[in-house]
Amino acid sequence: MDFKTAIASALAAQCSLPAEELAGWLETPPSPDMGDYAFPCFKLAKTLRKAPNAIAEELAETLALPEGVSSVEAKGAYVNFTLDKAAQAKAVLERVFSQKERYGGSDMGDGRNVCIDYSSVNIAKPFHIGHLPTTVIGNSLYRIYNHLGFHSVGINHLGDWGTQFGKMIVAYKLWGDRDTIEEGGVDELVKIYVRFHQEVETDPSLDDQARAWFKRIEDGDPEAMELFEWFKAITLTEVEQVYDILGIRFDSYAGESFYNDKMGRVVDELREKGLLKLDQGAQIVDLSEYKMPPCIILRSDGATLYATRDIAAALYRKDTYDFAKCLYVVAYQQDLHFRQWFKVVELMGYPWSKDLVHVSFGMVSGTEGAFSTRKGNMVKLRDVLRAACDKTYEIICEKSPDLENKRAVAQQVGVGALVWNNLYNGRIKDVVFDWNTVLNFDGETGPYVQYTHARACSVLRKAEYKPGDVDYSILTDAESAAAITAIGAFPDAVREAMEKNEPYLVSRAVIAICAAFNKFYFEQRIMADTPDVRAARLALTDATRSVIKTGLGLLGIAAPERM
RNA sequence: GUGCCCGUAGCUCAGCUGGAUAGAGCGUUGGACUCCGACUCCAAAGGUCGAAGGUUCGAAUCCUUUCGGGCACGCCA
Repeated sequence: MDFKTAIASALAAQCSLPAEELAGWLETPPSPDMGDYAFPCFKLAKTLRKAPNAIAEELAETLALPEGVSSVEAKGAYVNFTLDKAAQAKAVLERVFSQKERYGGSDMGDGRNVCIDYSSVNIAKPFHIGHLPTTVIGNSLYRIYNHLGFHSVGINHLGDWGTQFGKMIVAYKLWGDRDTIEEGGVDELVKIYVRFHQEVETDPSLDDQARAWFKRIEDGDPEAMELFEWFKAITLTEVEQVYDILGIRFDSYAGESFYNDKMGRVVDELREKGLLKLDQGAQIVDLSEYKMPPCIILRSDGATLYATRDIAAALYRKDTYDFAKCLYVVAYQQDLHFRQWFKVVELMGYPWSKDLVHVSFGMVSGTEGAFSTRKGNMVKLRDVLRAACDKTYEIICEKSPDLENKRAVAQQVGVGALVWNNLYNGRIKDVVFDWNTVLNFDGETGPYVQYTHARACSVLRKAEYKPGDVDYSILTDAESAAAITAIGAFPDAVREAMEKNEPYLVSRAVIAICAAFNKFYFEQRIMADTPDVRAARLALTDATRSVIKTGLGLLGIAAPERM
């Protein structure tokens, strides 16, 4: 039984209210010297018709001391509970040592599948800084769900369909060169694509050719398909290099083209269920009852749309994975689109429509406004990654000249800094890309966390630490207790991060652990002369190291042992 | 015009299922390395929580209105 439950049941015995409800009322006092848990008595005042202060005093006197609690005090309208520090230290640290890298996890997911649609790159388009949020948020959620006993299914819903591929083929046949493209990759594909748009101004017939080529792709013409697949391969090789650097993998690359033959079923089903309506030549689902514009299923020329494809994909994923949840890590611009087609799925009579979640996030813009491939102010992800790694390399050369494999560590730290920046705040915040911010490693950043981890590793290494019996009563000073409290708060943070699909809750929990540990490090000498004291502090150091590593892992960030 | 989101310290943000003196980091100023990694730690300064009403014993948090910003609003994705 944990401390909170113990306190709640002790209170329940006195208040004749369910312990579960009372547990929900418990708060954390504003200052640690007031205690570890606080019970506000305002709500009881009404039913008991007594002053909250009087209730608090009475409770404090009559309450049986819950297990693990050393003191109960009334302060104003609150009953404050102070935990027995040694008991808390024992409970928290033993849990860390027994669960190890699984600390903060659980089996609550029960092996159920969670589909996570993220990154979803466009074929033959550059992988730029704007793709980072969906990529790293999705990756972190992937890890967080797995940690909690779910089975994550990472889906890269490739943007690999549309008339632009007809244009690509025309452009390639006119101005492309196989070797140049093999060598230059996506950049070369973009070049000829841009040229197409320039030349079509003077030669509109190019558009007709493009349409014809796209038709050939649709019909499965061998030559068209070969080129189409080749463009895909070129793009994927390139983005996979970035995924490798970021430590990201996907379970499926089923994208738009994959659902091409699966949309007829959706249209038929919508028609059978009487949801389709002809309006201005297009087939729509009327959503005016739900105060939304109609969801267009078929264009007036009979072609399918984005929503059609997303519905087809959702049905396919439900059939294939029987997901407990299906997350779409997509920028908030598409909020209405998701609300619309989620509603359509609901109207189709699928109760699992409630399991579809749009995990939206803010947009990335430059200091001079929105990024645009056409404007050419787009910042390529590879360039940012390289810059971050280079800067880290310089810092390492300056501060740790003797470190082996500097380049490898520089990559872990540089990339970690970048990933951290995207997972440190609430998703919804817009981000203005700025080199100074991106390359700032001071304060509450990835490198700070990694440094703390490396520092803990260093201490343990020098001490030649071996786990053993610990006298937990040694870890009762303010700094040790604060570190232990922070570590103890980690599991709840992970669970909440999953419930809200907000990885930053993990980041903040990790930062709290680091801050507490660094303070502990400063105030208490770990390598104390007394063996018992040293053993206890080393144990705390080891637990800290372990939880930081786990936390960074959930964010998709490496935890080097030296840096 | 309508809908959704955001507005908290100079800057970037936590806190928002209502609760005790509104918290961090950056930046600024000052301080701490004979000692386990100073990419660290400590301290100071800095706030009408956009504004106005309302609900409440109690509001940054809930409701209404309003101002400012972002996004979206039928055949793109």
